[in-house]
Amino acid sequence: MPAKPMATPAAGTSSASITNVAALANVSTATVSRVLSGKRAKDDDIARRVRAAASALNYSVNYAASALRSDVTNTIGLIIPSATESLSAQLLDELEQLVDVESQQLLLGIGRDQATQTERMESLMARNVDGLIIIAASGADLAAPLERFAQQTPIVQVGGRQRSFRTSMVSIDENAAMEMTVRHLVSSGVRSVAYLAGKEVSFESAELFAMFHTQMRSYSLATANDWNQFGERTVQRGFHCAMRLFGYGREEITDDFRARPDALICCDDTVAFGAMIALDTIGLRIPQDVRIVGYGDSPLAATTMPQLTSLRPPVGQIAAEARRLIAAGPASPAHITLPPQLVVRGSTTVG
Amino acid sequence: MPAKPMATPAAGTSSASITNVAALANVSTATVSRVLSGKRAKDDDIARRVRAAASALNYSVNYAASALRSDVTNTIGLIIPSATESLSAQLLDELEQLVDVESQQLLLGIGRDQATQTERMESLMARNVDGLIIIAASGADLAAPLERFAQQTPIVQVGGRQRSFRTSMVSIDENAAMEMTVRHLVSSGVRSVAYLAGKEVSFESAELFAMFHTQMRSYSLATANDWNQFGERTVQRGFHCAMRLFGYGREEITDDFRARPDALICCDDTVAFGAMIALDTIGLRIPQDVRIVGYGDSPLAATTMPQLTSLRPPVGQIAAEARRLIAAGPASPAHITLPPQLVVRGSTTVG
DNA sequence: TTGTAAGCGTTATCAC
DNA sequence: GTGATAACGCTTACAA
Repeated sequence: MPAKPMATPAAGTSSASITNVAALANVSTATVSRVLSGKRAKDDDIARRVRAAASALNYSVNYAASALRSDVTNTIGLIIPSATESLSAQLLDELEQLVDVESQQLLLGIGRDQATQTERMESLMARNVDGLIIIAASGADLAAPLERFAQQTPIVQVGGRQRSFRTSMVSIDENAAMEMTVRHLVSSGVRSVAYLAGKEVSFESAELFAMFHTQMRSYSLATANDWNQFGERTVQRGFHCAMRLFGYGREEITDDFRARPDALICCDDTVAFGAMIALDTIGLRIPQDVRIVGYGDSPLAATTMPQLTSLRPPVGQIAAEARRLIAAGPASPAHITLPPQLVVRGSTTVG
Repeated sequence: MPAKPMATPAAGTSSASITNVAALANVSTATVSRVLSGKRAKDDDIARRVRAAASALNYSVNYAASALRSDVTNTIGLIIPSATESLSAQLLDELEQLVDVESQQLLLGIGRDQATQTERMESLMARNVDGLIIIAASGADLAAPLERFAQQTPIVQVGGRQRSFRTSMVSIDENAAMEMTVRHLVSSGVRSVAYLAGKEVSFESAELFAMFHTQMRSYSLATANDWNQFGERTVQRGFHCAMRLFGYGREEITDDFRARPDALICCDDTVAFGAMIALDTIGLRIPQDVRIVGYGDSPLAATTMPQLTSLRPPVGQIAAEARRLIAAGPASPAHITLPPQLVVRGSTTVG
């Protein structure tokens, strides 16, 4: 059975090109392109022949050639401050799964500051990514490059404060988070609450702090100025704060009940871990004497004793929305806010 | 001043192509290509003119066209089990910095099992990555695809056991890790040690377990079969193990000194955290009564009290070696082993 | 050293 | 709906 001219460049190696497939299927390269890219509805004999030939030759499109001609790279750019940061890592995992479904791939840029992130944006744009997803570094002002590139490709900003009418934004509804946290505590009998806030980008923290006080008032809960404070997201900080708040031990708590909160809201699981250690040291029981809520639902939250109630960022939804907004194109920017999920565990419920 | 024909497509937008630059600099596109890609040594007037024109037009090469013609994509593929896994995340951060220096970019694939990882390898290879770096998922056997693709592009495997003569491998010298850990403990007066090993891929753990015993013998240290065990890498596990080992409290320790180890080697920082909590609960002091060493140098290790001595994986070196091996091409596979760094903190030293 | 021109593999356009 | 053909923007023989 003599092969047609040009039919086979060692069938099985990956170096087959569209002309080989076309020759083997006895159609033109144009038809092959149309069939394989789904631009041709029918599933007739021709379509089957093309697909058969393609798989026989182990053919896959040359992305470079395709991108050159069609300006579609099937590549999504993702810029994050660091892969070791929890939200970024989770988003990476979720996004990778989603984009793979559409046989797209993630091109990664990592930058901890404004300058580096801007540079990465430029690099990725130079590669003609089909979309850009960005978690801005803490304190970075990316307004200018965002504005500039938004005209060329859809951009989705995840979290952060900087609003732009050209780029989309998907963020966590921190106010809802605070509301559901307080509501949960109230429903389990809490009367007074302390808040160990995060200190970083001040505006965001300040807003949350205000929301905390709003919730305190609306549920008629007690709090005190010197209970609440801004600070780092470390175990150490949680430990010190809890020691300061509860340091006198159990006996004295009963003497002066109102001088101590019966619940602690922490800006981060790590802070909660520290507080748990401190309470354990002091001899106060969780949740009987003090209830604790963390933030982030770190993997370690399920391994403490008791397990830590925590707010889980809606990363799956964030990824899905980001994906959707990019598919929608640069013309229709939207701002979306998603509430986290309160994962209730032993640190706020008895039994 | 009439522009030369073809000179400017709205100078400033990014749609400038090499022909525009050539026209503006009054040279051929070939020369522009040579100058900008560094294939032309001299820094004469021509070179300057070309660079000036390029920057005036805000020109950057079209990667798709470049890749199509030259088969170099300036793209490195990276496959990891999950971005939320510590080693993967750190490697991501380190690699991204390194490849950026050569204006390459990372194309990411994430897969937790053999099937997914194999599929991601195929996707990335289909994109003609210039190299592939892989952290194999626990228990995944990638021998077949590795062997297959190693002929087309340089591949570096990070960690793991599967050896191949076609692919390079960079891994952590766990035996050296065990050796330096024990040596450090000995130098601080420890006489008996318990080892809380990791349980996963059994072969690796078993080898380390053997190395532990070798070190015990060579330093004449005491250990007991029921002190050491395999298990999960969780806080909970560390807590339970330590309670089991030390549960009787301080008084009894002094009664039956040799029945308790005076140091704990943990397969993971999380296990060490759990053990620290347990010891605190029991009333034993770290490091005076028990010394503890973790593994992984997690960010939390520096926030415990006392801070945790831990082994830091040589991620920076791993990234650099991987990068180098990929630059070297597929023809020269090498197997490299790098020792971790022992970060000594308060959990093993007084003061 | 420089310019000319031929591709790289694909998709879009245009006839049919 | 299909096939011929012209781009897409770049790199690299080859010729000058």
